[in-house]
Amino acid sequence: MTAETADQDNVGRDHIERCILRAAEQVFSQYGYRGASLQAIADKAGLPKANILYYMGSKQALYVRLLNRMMSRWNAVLEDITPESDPGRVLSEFIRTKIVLGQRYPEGSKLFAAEILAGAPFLNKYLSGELRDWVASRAAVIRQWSNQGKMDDLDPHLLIFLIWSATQHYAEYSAQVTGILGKEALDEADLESICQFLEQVILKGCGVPRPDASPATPR
Amino acid sequence: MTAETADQDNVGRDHIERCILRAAEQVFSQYGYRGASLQAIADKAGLPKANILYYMGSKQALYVRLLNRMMSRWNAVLEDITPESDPGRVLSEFIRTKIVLGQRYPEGSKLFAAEILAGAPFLNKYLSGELRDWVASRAAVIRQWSNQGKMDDLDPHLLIFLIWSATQHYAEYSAQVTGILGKEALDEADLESICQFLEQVILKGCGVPRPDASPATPR
DNA sequence: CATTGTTTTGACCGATCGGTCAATATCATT
DNA sequence: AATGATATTGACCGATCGGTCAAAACAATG
Repeated sequence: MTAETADQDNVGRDHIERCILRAAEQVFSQYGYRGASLQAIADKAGLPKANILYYMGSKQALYVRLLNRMMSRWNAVLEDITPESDPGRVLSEFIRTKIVLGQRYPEGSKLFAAEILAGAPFLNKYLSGELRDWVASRAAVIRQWSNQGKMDDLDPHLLIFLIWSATQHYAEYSAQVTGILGKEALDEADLESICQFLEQVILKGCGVPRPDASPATPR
Repeated sequence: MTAETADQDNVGRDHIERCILRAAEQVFSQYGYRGASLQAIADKAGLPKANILYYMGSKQALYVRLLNRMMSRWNAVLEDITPESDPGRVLSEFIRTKIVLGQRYPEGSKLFAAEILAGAPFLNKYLSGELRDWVASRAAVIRQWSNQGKMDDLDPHLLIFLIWSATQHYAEYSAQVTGILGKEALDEADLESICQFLEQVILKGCGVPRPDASPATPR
């Protein structure tokens, strides 16, 4: 019914797979794993249902592949955090990056959210394993910032949760946000306002001096 | 398979309905509207499937009834906000109330979240109608607080979104939070820490003086 | 052209979906 | 005990679910 079909038969497997993944991400993110149907994915991809299974093997394999792809997209975030970093710059970049990722991959963000809502049946190992270690290492650095007096003494885990929730909100709750603000969608100016708002409130709330965007205000 | 059956045949319709609503809230919150099945709800309620339909009419009627119940639970929040109120007290109570509601009705919170994720097919009128007005009236008061110098000059809508997202996170993302913190569930002490953290960061971030819990520290 | 390997796809499978219905069971009133 | 209203529930309906399969279409090599 929708566009984005897998026409142009001269293209290779990669293109067809990307087409399927894109359609599947839309359907899974909207209806969750159980609520999504292969038929709906096939229709959106413009392919017969049997073709989806030929390329992806099974509904579950397709789903976990999408989950892994989304996790890898988030991997680059907060990579360059060190005890010597400037908390203002790092947290500010953290906020902006998460907002941008949420806008770039809205379906992927919702897919992840639906998975968590369902109790994370496919991700609980990841959450209590890799992601837990990831958070622990970042939390340790934030703890050092507090000890160095660079910011207030706060629970780093809760700070990370705060930034996660505040930023992901605009991807996962876009239906609510646009409904309340009375907009069709968020434009660039809206996103810039959101980023500045979150930076101002969260950095100030943590006792972090705002990163000086113009270190000497040349001329 | 699970407990919470509708035994005790001497009880009336009300008890059976509550039993069905409770079971349905669990199933819908976990799998979303499309992913949930009446059979699963019936099993969890300990009733035959036909009985669910006898009491609730249809899957959709049952679902919207649950949605409306959850919306009414949130209605009491931020009712007593006035331009003369103390922002610190009001925002602090707002945060605590939302956290408590999320803990009291975790399934209802997830139900709402799943509905928004799906694009709010049953709630878009409510979101752009009643809720929008609700937000607008509260935003107007917050705006007055800013003008009176009681707090920083911030977009009130974004402030409301921030508190919503930060608090609901602990209800809807409980699977992620517990997985990362390595806990089975959040206890009272955890919740108190979360409330204090959010109050401190958000109030400070808004330039709001913290409400003085002990106005004279009598003895 | 013949042959081999890869894609494509309609047809089909048992299971489950939401929903209907009629037969039965229970209950209150006479 | 008889009667009418209300609850209960197994059986069933057409539709759809995830998945299988074999026949057909296609591509590449000899």
